[in-house]
Amino acid sequence: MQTFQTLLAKRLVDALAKAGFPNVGELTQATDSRFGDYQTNAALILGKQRGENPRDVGAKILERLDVSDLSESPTVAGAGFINFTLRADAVAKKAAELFADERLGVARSASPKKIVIDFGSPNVAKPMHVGHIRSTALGDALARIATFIGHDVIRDNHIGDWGTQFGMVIWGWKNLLDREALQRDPLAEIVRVYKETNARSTSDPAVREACRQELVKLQSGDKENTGIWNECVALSMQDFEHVYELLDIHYDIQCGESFYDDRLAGVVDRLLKSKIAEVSEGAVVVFFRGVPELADKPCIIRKSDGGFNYATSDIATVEYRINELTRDTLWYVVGAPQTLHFRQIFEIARREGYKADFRHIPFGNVLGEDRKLMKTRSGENVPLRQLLEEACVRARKIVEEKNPGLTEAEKIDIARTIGIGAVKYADLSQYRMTDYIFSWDKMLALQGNTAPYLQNAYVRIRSIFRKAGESAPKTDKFILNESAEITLAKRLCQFAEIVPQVLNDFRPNILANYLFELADGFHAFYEACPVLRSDEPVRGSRLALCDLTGRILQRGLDLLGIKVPEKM
RNA sequence: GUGUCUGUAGCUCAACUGGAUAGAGCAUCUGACUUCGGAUCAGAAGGUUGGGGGUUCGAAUCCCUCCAGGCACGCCA
Repeated sequence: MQTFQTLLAKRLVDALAKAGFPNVGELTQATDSRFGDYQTNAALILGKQRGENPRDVGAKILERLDVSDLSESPTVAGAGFINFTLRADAVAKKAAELFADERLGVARSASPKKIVIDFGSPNVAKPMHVGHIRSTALGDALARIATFIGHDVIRDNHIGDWGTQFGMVIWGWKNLLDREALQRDPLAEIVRVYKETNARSTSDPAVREACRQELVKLQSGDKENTGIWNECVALSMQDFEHVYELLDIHYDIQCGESFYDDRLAGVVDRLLKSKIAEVSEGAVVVFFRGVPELADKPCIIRKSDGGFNYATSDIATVEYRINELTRDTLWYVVGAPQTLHFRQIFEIARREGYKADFRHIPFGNVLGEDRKLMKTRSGENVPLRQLLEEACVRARKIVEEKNPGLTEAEKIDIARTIGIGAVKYADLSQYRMTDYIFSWDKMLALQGNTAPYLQNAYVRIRSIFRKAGESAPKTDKFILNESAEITLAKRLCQFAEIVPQVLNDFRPNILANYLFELADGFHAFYEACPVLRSDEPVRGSRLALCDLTGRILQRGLDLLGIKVPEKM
């Protein structure tokens, strides 16, 4: 199925060819409803190229442009835009097509990619905290959207399970561990031990040296230390899994840093042999002398003490993903502070001859109401698990207030759908680069651009069908007379145009914004157009509009990783 | 110092690869209810897009410069 945008764009290309013009400009959704539904700037560009009046050029294009089955007569407006207003019957026809389409009009990609998405990436021996919500929710949403569009996606959790912090964890485990506390809350005890060891090692050089020794033993395969490490990883993973379960986010593979450990020496040898890397001050380093922004920012791939660092392991990761996972597209959903690191890694990969499409997808911070990095009162990171549980508790209170008649099981389920949805939506509905201020009241509000508002629009639709005693409409014949009906139907047709746009620059907020406008359009329709009280065939048409709206809300939210309740 | 990101209504945020008179939501003010869930709708008011230059038919968007803030910049990850 083709969208109005692609249909009109094709007609425009034809008209340009017939008029002897080159194919220039673009056809987009109108920037303002005053200008109709779609617009093209082709005449503006041609006018400039040819030194003619753009409005005259526009008139020439219109002579060759046949869109009479889709649009009212297009007009030349303003400086030379050509504007299109869809015909109501064309919209009705398209709505019927959408109605019959499980994909709701969204086309599969003509050139499917083989993508690996690296997102989430918590560290072992540290609890997941609010900072992880962005990478995790964003990466999951991108994975869902890319999959729906038809790409082949592998979700990879690149867990921080190897590195210098394990010297401290192991020393702490041997010297400070409280076994009872470990039984009660394993991760909390590991974290306590890690923190205390960290504090001691900064003040006591002997402890620092002992930690270093433990790390060396671990890395050379010492049995006891490997055992402790295994246990720490397993306990941390259990905690992560609990959070992923709450979030309904799941991975295809979880290849952490340790997975690449035995490849690191080979990476360094190879880069030295190919002269991409060189020895400098005892370390193995890659310089980027030809790249101005990186010229004074070398990348160390082996420390002077012989140890490897995260750059080494990320290079090994690139190699694995391309060669063994046979990926041609690598997405890294990792915070903005690591921008330089990824530029270096991607540059090295290019020098090694890897042709894949590398994308670092950076994002900003979550701030507290005080506009500083979100922390607890005592200055600690806010554990993600605790935050998600609080979201459910707060959502539960709202449900209790609004709809006390629900059963206990329903309340639990709905509170979770709303609470988790609110947290994810607050994140995804904003441009990823801007820091955002975390506010329970705003994200759980029932009005405004929030998950509960969208979920409520869906609930109202379901309520109509419950009242009608029908689970689905009986007709797919759309009769669009009222302006609220036409506006809503046009909005429904735009879903298929919006979804692929998200991946242009990895902006789920575009989809979130669309869904908000859709819900808004539905409410306006709901106000102006009685459904169950109207006579056939209008009643059936309006039920079909409700159904289609509900399905798009549900699917759109699903692409963001958010569920919808039947009641709330 | 170098690089990079951010700066838009009182507040929280949009504006896809440059498009027309910069849009929403909160909050404020005016209206509409024996409502298919008012958990709503209709409307008003609110702006020198941090400042200043430049590029062009056209700039929040691109270039230069300055201001404010964040982050990163060989041996943590």
